[in-house]
Amino acid sequence: MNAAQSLIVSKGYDQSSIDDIVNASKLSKGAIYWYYNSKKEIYISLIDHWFNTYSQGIEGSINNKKYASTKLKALFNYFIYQFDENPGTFKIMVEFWRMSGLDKDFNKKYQDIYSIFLNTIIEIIELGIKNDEFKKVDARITALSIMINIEGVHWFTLFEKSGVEAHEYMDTITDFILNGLKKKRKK
Amino acid sequence: MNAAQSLIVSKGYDQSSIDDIVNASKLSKGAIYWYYNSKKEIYISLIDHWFNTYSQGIEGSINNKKYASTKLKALFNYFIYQFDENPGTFKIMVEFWRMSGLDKDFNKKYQDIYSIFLNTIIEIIELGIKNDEFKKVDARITALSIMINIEGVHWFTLFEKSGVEAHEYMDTITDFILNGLKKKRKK
DNA sequence: TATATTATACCGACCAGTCGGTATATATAT
DNA sequence: ATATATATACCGACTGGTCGGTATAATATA
Repeated sequence: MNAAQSLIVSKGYDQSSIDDIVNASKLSKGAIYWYYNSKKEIYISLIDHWFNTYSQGIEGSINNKKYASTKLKALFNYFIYQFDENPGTFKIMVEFWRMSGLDKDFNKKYQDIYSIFLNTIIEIIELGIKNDEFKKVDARITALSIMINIEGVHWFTLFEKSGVEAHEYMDTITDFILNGLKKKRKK
Repeated sequence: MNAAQSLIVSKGYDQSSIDDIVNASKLSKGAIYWYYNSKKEIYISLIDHWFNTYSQGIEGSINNKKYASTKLKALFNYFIYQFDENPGTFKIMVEFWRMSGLDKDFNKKYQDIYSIFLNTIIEIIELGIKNDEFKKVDARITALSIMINIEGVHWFTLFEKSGVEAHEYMDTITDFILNGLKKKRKK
C-alpha cells in the first residue's frame, strides 16, 4: 500500500507499473499477485487504505467537540493540518477522481467513500440546526458546498510553492461559511 | 482536436492511443505526426483549444453587463449552462488537472490558463469594490474562492445522474457568495 | 509430506514514434 | 500551354520497447 501510494502520487495510475511496485516494496511480482488479483484491485484497496487513515483523523478531531460550529471548525483545521503535513494525500485525491470518471468500480468505491464523508458533515449541520446554532439551511446542499470547498484545497498543491495562500483561502472560507450558517445573536 | 477531446473524456490521457485518434479522426498516423511532434503536444494543444472555446463564451456573457454583481451572476449562469449543455468539458478539467500534477509542461500550460481566468474574476471584484457595490474584500482570495466553487461543479459530473443537485448547489453558492460580497443597504 | 508463500522467467498484446514512399498543389522554365 | 521541379500534406507498415499477467520453480512453514 505504501509503495502503491507513493507511486500514484509521483506517476499516476497508468504510468505506475507493477514492476515499479515490486521495486518500491520488498515483494516480488509473484507475492503481489498472490495477495491481489490485478493492478486495479491493488489501487481499489489503496482507496480504502487512504480513506481509513483519513477518517480516523477526522473522527478524532471532531468527536471531542461539543458544538456544531466547533466541530466544523475542527474539520477545517484538520484539513489545513493535513495539507501542511502531507500534501501528497491531496494529490492522490485528484487521481482517484479521474479514475472514478473512467472506471465503474473506481466510481462505485469513491461514491461510497464520499457519501460517508458527506454524511459526517450533514450530521454536524443537522446538529447545529437542532441546537439552534445554525439557520435552517438545506443540510445536504450546504454539506456539499462545504465538502467541495475543502476539496478545493487540492488546487494549491499544484500551483503554489508556499502554503500561505492555501491557509488564507481556508481561513477566508471557514469564516465565510460559519458566518453564513450561524444565527445572528439578538441584541 | 475533436477526436482527441472526445477520447480524453472517455478514456483519459494514457489510455488514448494515437491509433484511437487515427480512427476517430479521418487522418492517418503520418498526417497527425505531420502536424504534431508527439502525443503530449497534441494534448497540450487541446488545452488551448478547450480554453479558447470557453473563454470566448465567458467574455461574451460578461462584457455586456454593467455591474460587477450582474457580471458575476452571468459568470455563474454561464457555467450552469455549460454543465447542462456539455458535461464532458467538465470531465476534461479533471484530466488536465491530474496531468498538471504529473508533468511540468502540462502544469505550466494550466497555470497560464488559470491565471487568466483568475484575473478575469479579480477584475470583476475590483470593479465592484471601486463602484461601492462590494465590501472591501481581498480580491485575490475571494476570486480564488469563487473559482474553486465554480470548479467544484465537476463533482456532479461523476456522481449525480440528474443535474438537479448541481443546479441547487450552484444557486446556493451563487446567493451565498453574492450576499457575502454585497454591501448592506443602509436603511 | 503437504500446504502456503515468494521468486523468477517468460508471454503476448499494445503502443509511441519512425520512415520510405505517394499524391496534390504551387511555382518556374521552356 | 506544357513540362519540370519543388514544397506541402498525407499514408500505413514496421519497430523497439513496455507492461499486465501467468506458469513454474524454489523455499518456508505446519
